[in-house]
Amino acid sequence: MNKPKVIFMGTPTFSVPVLEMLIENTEVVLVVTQPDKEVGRHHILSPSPVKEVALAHNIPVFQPEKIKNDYELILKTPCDLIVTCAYGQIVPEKVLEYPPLKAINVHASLLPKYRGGAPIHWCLINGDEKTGVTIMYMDKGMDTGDIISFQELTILPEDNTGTLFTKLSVLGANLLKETLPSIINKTNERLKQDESLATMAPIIKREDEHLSFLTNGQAIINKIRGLNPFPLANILVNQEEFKIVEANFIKKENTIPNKVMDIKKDGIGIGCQDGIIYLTKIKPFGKKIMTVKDYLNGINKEKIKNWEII
RNA sequence: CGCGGGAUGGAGCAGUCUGGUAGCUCGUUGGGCUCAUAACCCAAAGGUCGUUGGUUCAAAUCCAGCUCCCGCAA
Repeated sequence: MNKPKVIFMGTPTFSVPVLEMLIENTEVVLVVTQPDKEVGRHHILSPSPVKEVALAHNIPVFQPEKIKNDYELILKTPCDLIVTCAYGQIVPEKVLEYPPLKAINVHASLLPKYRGGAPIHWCLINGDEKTGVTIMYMDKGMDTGDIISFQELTILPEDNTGTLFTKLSVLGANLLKETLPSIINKTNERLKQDESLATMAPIIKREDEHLSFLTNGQAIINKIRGLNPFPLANILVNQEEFKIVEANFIKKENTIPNKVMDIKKDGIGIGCQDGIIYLTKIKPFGKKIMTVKDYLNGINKEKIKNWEII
């Protein structure tokens, strides 16, 4: 049998393993990705990771500014199936209905939980014990289509958004590889999502990044993990922004939230609702990420005791 | 020409305003103490102070240009 013709739609690093798997096992006739974006302070125009892979394999790339209005090229490209993975725009129904085998999506959560743009961040912030990837048909809603297959992954205490990104993107690529034959010969499962269990995982907003010490310690640790390595949790110390990269929690009674209660050689202990959070890796304003041990080497420890934390 | 922070031995910093011997906390190496140690004591190595030019008897420090790093905003 001939290799099926596939149009791939994706943008960040997360979607790269899926694309690479498709390149190996199918004929990828077109890659659709977000337009090159001006990145950083000097507004350097940079291609998406997916675009770089596509170009390396000489696959045509299509980068509509608004796919809502600009999708004629897709309808003119013969294909059997559309595969999307973290593309970043809502795809019009006309496009989804165009291929004979329709359009499927690889999503980094166990749907119907965590529909939306930041499923990995939110499952960690909420302290879930497991997550996974789901492959499903696309419909006009946001991650609401019928489920074809899914695979669970246990979240380890040392996992953060970075490690889960890597694990889940590989898991997604492998699961799609297993599931693909059944989709092509139309023997795949097709389950409706249970709307009563649906939750949303919206893109992380600026105010979501702020860390409050008024809650319990485990919630604080979960938030730090969920925002590492991007965009990082932050606090305001004496009016300057500190980003918190890593920390650990020790349960203790009679602690005062937002007060520096203990300074160890490699950790700054800040009180929270039910114990002390020891910051172990931080990014002070204007500096690079460093261990707290390094930070303490260059600063007067008395000043830290008077930190005003917001 | 969007706004701001920064560059000083391997790491993190002070010193710059007010020019005049390169300093602190660590790390590394060697030695000592100890039942033992990531603890303590002693010693040593390690820096053209981001780069180029200017001012000066004298520049990490003052002036001008450039490079790189970081955050915000897009």
